[in-house]
Amino acid sequence: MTKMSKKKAAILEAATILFANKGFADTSMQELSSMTGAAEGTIFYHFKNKEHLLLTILEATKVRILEEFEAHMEDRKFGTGIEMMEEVVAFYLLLAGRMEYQFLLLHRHFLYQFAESRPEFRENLEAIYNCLVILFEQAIHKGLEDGSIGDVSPRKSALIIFTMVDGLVRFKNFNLYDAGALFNELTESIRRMLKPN
Amino acid sequence: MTKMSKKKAAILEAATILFANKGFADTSMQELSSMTGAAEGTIFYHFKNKEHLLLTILEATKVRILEEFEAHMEDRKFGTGIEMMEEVVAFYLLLAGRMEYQFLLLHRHFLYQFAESRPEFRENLEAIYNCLVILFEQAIHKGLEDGSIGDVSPRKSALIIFTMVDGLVRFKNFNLYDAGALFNELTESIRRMLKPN
DNA sequence: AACCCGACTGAGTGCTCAGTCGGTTTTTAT
DNA sequence: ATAAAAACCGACTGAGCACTCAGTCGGGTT
Repeated sequence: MTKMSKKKAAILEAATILFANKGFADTSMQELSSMTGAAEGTIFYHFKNKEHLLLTILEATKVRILEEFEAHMEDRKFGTGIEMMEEVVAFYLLLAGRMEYQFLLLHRHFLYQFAESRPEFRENLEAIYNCLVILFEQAIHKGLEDGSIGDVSPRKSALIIFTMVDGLVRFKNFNLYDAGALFNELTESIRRMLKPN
Repeated sequence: MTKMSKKKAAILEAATILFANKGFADTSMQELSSMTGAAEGTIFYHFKNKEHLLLTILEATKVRILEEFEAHMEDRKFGTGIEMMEEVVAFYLLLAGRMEYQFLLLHRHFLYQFAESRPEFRENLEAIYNCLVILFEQAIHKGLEDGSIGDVSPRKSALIIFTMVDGLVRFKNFNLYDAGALFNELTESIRRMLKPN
């Protein structure tokens, strides 16, 4: 992260929280201004419009997630494929807690609406999802080789597991059930799903 | 459904699609008016405000989903618990296709924001989710008795399976992957997850 | 001292929006 | 046939919105 004016950083931080909690359309620049102490004009000095502000946040989120996973996976040796899978899932859940607002943002529908017409949005979203799905897929491949995972389609199973993990995080954010209590059950379910024989 | 004026029905139908596709804040009454041929005044004659229109749609969605499941489950005998589970999952996916816009709407975040401050919204959402989770739970209980399902916690597994199924439907709606192709894999995964031994 | 420049300001602008209202048409009941 | 009720209309309103712009300010550089 190159150095950045205090105000600009404050705007990015507050906007992340507001967009995640209230949505894009329901967040006004006035609100953002009073929350950060920056004048409205300052926001438009740093970001040419509201949409560009959102894009900047999405880009930062992508960079952060890819970096975190890269750093975590680097020079780490996994015994078996199934162990790697459990490790990746656990780290995903950990990260979803640490980057609560960014993950909340990633679950908001308006991002995917932008993605339909703006390639810049779609590219960032795809980069994030690909990074994750590919990690799941690698774990399955490894497991198929060392015998710790039974006969499954790597790509498809990776996607299924991704929807499980991601769905649980989303559920937790929606506050309808105590989804946090299901993290252990999730790991257990995945293990059973992939068990050989 | 008691009889209802043509215009009112048209407004409800168009609003469901617009709220599902574009969101609540991004759908204007002007748009809704021109799409239905009903004057703006007419919309407010039938619904006291925009929020009440959304609530009416949510209520109709709840009623429809509960009715569909009740009708489907009625006087149907399932051989085993695992068969019942597969049946419920398959019907959920079928219904998500038939009621595409309502399910899309159920995945939009703004509903859950309303739910945080308006009990009427929360009650409808809980009714829908409870209906589904309870069906999954019943299938697991049945499977535990007849031995077609291995030793798992019924409530927790029901929630996990629900997040899987619901997550896949949501993924399909987001258009990032061809999630529709994963329906078979989903059933297979659930079977492995619940298999005894 | 003169200058320059990036960061910042906040009143102003034009526009869109949810919701209103006075009136007209259509349906229903008698 | 008639009156009452229900459905419908669309111009209007005021609030809130994203975004603009002319100008201030402080810390380098020459």
